[in-house]
Amino acid sequence: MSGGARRGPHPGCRDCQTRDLAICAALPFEYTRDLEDVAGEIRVPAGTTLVHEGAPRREVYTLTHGMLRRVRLLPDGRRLVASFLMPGDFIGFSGAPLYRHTIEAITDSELCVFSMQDMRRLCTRHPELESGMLAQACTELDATRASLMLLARLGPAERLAGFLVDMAERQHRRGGCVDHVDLPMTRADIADHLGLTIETVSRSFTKLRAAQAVAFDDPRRIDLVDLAALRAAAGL
Amino acid sequence: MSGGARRGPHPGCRDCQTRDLAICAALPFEYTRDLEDVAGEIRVPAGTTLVHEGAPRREVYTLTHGMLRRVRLLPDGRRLVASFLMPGDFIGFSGAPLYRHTIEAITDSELCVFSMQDMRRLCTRHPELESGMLAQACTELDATRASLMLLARLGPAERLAGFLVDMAERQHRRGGCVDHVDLPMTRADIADHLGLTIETVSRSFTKLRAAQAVAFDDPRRIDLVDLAALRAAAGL
DNA sequence: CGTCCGTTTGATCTGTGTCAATCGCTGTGG
DNA sequence: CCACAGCGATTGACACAGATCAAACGGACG
Repeated sequence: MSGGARRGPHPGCRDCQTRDLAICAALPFEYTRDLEDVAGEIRVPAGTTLVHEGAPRREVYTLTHGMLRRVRLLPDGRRLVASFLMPGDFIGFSGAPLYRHTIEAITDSELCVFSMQDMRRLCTRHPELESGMLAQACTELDATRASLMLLARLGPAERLAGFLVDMAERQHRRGGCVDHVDLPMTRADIADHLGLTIETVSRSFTKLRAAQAVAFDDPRRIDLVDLAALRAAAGL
Repeated sequence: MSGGARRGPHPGCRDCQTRDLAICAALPFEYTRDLEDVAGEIRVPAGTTLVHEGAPRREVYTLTHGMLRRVRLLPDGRRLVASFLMPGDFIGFSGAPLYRHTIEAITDSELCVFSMQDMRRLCTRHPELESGMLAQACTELDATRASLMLLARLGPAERLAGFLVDMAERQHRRGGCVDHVDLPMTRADIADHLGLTIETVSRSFTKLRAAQAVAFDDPRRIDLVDLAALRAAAGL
């Protein structure tokens, strides 16, 4: 599946729920207009592709609604889900001229689009924006480095615990409740994110459940019963 | 081992070999003085620690000579070497108020130091510098994301191949020869970087040697005989 | 009601970790 | 000068965690 993405005019920042989470917040409110002038809107239906690995990188995005996955494939079919993107996340921190990852919608999603050219112009005009982008890039770097420990040195259940805590905290920042997580992605996505197989992910869920650390009926809505235990298991 | 680091006055950017690799290059040459005014120099002997995980983050650094490792430890002793740092690399892309990693010298090393306060001031005065830092942060993010694939989905020999290619390319950019790599770190460091054990790292070296992809007598100086094969093995 | 897809659970197999021994180099002290 | 201790790297034997193969379950949807 690909295509599917529909472009439209930007709806305006006025009642954007996501603004204060995104780099847009770095721009003082009185300059909001400058952003709106160059922004567009994209809607990406669930299961379709926003950008393809290897395609020239001409635009950057801020996710406003929905969830995306950042995917890399090896020739033999092995798959990595480098990250899951949530509202407020910026897509475009890269030095490469081509996209290094395919980005696919897990749920119906909406994004603000900017051409890189426009964004560069905006940054030179408003240094606060560039400095906000640097700060956000640093935060993303922190998060990515944390995943390294997860993948390199933690066991399956520990990886899953770390993943759940991370997702919970990110959803919390977006107004969710700390003690449960919504997982719109499949077990396969989680497996490819944690460097495991679906079977091992599933077994790790049952293990955490047996340890009274989590509880769930719907496999996509997990209650974090013992957050402290999960954090400890993940080495946090 | 810790302490050991000696501070001194900055020697000046005039004949710095590393300048064009580092963020310093983002500052037009005529403003070099502004950098020198606030910079200091630190020498860190091999085996000693530059910064401790958990300590307050007050300074940022640019490595000018030597090699460092960025380390994270779990309570039970498991260790991750998140990255190896080479001349020109910047230390300080993080949003956290505390260091997330301990940084230790593998060989005798020298760095330029800046207080974060001074660096912030410099950035507001010279937006080109901030934009250069953003670019470098993006590059580091690209590299870190590449490690994710390595750790999540590649087998031991593939990880090692990817590591060797990466090190070779970075040394090449610093004036080295593409077809061999210097590895001043131990097998344990490599293992903790690749999420393996020393034994598996060693076996992977012999495997790559048997496959005619590399050759070496000294285990710390590796000839990359078949660079194409190494790149292919790493999924590049 | 039946099919399909995602998830869970079970049985087996394999690759990597673990444990252990050896080799080679370096530096030290007799 | 040589013997020896210590450390890093390599190699071998074995065990076990997680992958693979296979089957069953449950909800969504036609």
